[in-house]
Amino acid sequence: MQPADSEDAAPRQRVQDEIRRDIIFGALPPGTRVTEAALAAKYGISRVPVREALRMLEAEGFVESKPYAGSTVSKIPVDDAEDLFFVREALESATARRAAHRAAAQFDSGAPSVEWWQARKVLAAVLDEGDAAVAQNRLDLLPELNIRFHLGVAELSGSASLTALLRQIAGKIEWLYATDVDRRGKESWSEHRSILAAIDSGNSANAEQLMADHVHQSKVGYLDRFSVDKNSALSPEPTFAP
Amino acid sequence: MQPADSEDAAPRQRVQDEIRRDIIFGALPPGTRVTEAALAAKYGISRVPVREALRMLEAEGFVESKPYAGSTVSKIPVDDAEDLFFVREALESATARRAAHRAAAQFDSGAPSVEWWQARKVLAAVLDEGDAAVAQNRLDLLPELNIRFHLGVAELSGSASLTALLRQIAGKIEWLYATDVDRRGKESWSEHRSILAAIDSGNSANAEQLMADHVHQSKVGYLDRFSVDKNSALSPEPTFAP
DNA sequence: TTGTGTAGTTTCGTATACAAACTATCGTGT
DNA sequence: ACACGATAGTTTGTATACGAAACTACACAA
Repeated sequence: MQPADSEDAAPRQRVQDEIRRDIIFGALPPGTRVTEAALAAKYGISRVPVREALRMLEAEGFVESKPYAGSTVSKIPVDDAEDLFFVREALESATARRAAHRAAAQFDSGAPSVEWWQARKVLAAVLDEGDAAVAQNRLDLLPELNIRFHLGVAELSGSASLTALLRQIAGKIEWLYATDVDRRGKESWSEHRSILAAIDSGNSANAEQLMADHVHQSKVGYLDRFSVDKNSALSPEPTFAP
Repeated sequence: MQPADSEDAAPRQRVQDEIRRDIIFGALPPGTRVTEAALAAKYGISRVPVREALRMLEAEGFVESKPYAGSTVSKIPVDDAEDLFFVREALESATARRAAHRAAAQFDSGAPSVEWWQARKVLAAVLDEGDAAVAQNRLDLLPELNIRFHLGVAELSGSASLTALLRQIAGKIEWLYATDVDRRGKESWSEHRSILAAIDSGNSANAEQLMADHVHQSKVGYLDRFSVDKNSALSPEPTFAP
């Protein structure tokens, strides 16, 4: 029963999450210079934990640091988005496939394992929370819920490594998602339920395809919005043609 | 003309690289408890930069930290290796394809760009260095050269994002590679030249295939060596059957 | 305009101190 | 003998202060 959110956690973890949120939701626009002293003052802590938080965010790709020159918020990876979506498609297709495979195995072997059932329950709750958020037009809640869904599927896949890899790019996924949530948020969210249904049914091929399409649609929507014109030359996956 | 290696760089960067090396090459076996005080004493610096280095290594997945309980070297991702190779296959197939595509574009448009030529020259040097290392049986040099080759291909692809993503898992790739270098190192290295040749020729399909096979062979070799018996249940890619 | 020098700012590292939380050891009770 | 809990020791997490090092920006001269 961990807090899951940052409430009274350790200062370093807290400010790290806060800064990341500020970056993701635009309070700290790309290119902004962030100084240790200012952050320390803002969050009422000393500079040491701020430095460590910045090192973590640097490794996550949210800020860029030059020795003795300080840190700046990374540029939104607009032109890199295509690559990110490409990797994500490969990664998440795999998690969906394995999750479906594992779900079938769980039901075949009589009693589902405790941790599987736990993860499955969490996923159901996330889905309900998201539906409620959509119903109340609280689209600002979707970015985090979206990440929790996709990480939940990864958990369900049983692969610690796939989960870890997805977690590594989860922040940037959320970042991109937040910039596009008012356009494709509702539609995108509704696709989650059918993905989970396919996983539950144990149809791994179907789950994989649905997840691939889901990510692909996010990609198309994003690239369309920011009108990146290079999608004709290098599109890596002609998953389906009209 | 940056140092490229850690010689008189900033202490934090230096110890970060040192600790990572010690982990990769087995001086710090998985499960080892690393205390800040000990590291600070060993490298002759204070605790603050040590802590920052540990935070970076934590984000890279080399150490795991629990609040107030310290850091331990992560377990070798033997059981996760399969997933890592899977992602790598997707990632590096893409870099090879794009690198070939870009190479063709460079030659088509008369004069190659300066940075492309630079990257291409570095890659040639790495290849020669590796051949020399193989000739002198200095297999211990191969892990780093291997990473430099693959990152070099990513550079050549021109995609900053693919490069960044590959860099994120580069450390773990090197870790796995180092455990297997005496078995498959020479054979694996010889494949690099043909990959680069395919890229140079501009044959993107061929380059992609060769890279995919190259990574796939690494995967098979690794899983075979450590005789992971679960490859029957969850093998993600039945690429070819005997 | 271009180059250079200087002042100011910020990061980086050190040292010290103390509170908080974990780990391991040792006893006690059943 | 074994499980359980208190306790001491260790380690981390944070605060604070200070100095050195390096980058940035601005002014000035050729």
